[in-house]
Amino acid sequence: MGRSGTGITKGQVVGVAMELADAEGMPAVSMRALANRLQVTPMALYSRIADKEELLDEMLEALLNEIELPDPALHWAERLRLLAHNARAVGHRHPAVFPLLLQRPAITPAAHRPTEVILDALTAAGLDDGQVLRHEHLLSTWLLGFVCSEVSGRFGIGRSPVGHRLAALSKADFPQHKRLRAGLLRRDWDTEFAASIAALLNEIGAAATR
Amino acid sequence: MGRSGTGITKGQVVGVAMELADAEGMPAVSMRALANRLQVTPMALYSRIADKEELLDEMLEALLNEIELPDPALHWAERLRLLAHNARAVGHRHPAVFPLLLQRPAITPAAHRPTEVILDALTAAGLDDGQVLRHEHLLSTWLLGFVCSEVSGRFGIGRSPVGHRLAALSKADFPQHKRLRAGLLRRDWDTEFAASIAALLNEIGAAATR
DNA sequence: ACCTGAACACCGTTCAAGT
DNA sequence: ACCTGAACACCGTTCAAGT
Repeated sequence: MGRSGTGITKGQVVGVAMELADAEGMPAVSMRALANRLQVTPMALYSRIADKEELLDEMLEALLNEIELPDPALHWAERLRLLAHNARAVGHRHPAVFPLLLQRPAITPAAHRPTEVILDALTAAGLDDGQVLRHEHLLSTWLLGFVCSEVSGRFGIGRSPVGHRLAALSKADFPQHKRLRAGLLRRDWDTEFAASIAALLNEIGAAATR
Repeated sequence: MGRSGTGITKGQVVGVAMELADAEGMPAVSMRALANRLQVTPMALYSRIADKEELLDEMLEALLNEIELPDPALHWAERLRLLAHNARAVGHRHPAVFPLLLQRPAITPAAHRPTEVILDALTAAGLDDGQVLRHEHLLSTWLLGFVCSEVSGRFGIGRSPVGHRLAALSKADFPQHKRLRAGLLRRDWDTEFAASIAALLNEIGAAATR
């Protein structure tokens, strides 16, 4: 089942795919490039992996397994805060791979493990079942959206810096952008991330006593 | 500038690209397929559009311009609710194109118009400048994450229905998934979307009086 | 000025042939 | 059983040639 002498394992294929994605981005992750790195014919990969779809699923799985889960003995709010920070750290480590989380359904146990942590913490917070489900959803969606935005350019400068972009907006149509210019120019995503978690934890606390 | 007799316009290229994306998904949107639909050589496109990157940017622009903005005379909470619903509607209309919003920076005025609405509504809600910026960010990130999740499969059944997936989880490691099984099986995204907006509007209201 | 055809350097994947 | 080479049906893009 894999490591027969000269043979290449599925794990190696996925490992090289992750390295390649980290180093050169998702477009560089081709079956042919992978084979090249592994000193093998492209077709040799197809004995370990059915097709490119399965490769992407395996990369997602590897990513999910890298998310460190918080100690269950901690306070529920602290567990949520830690989980969010750990997921974000994995996103920063694998910026090209992380967005796959929002692009394809993850159906393995690895995908459900962080969700279980959130469900458990929200239950401990005192929410009823309906609220637990809704807030799990709110929290994980925000988390994925935030990290994807960070790593894939939405918050980035793109082809023009923020200052330049703001200057291109007319004062008549964008008064708020003009008014908040200073704030828009000096954003700090670490602080913003922490503040958003705090806001969401507040809302959870409020919902628990409603 | 474009429509010289037999000539094809940039707008037509982008329009066909949107149709193709809606009908067959993003992978079907190739320069060659586009040229085919327009009864033209692939290279003829390069006089209207610099390269594929610009094509994707133009598709994003078209998508953003389809988001209907709410009447500024409405109450701030109602404006935010409407904007969120309108953006989601556009996502449902163009499920393959919408995720581009989380994959590339949008730097044109069209991209800033919904943001301006949010900034204005949050200011009207009584938040101070720092809170306006943070909550704009929280709200738009959640919104993009939610709609992307819906249209690109994260909430979907993927290759196995939810019930089947839940059955694969061990009771020992996933007690909350087991406990909340009934709730997980009958989720309704319309309701969930509305409930999450309500929760976020609550948090905004609370922050305003803090 | 605009469009074309041929070409280059890539893709994922199939299939028959070799060891 | 495993790997290979050749091939098929695609990509985005360049460039010289035609009108």
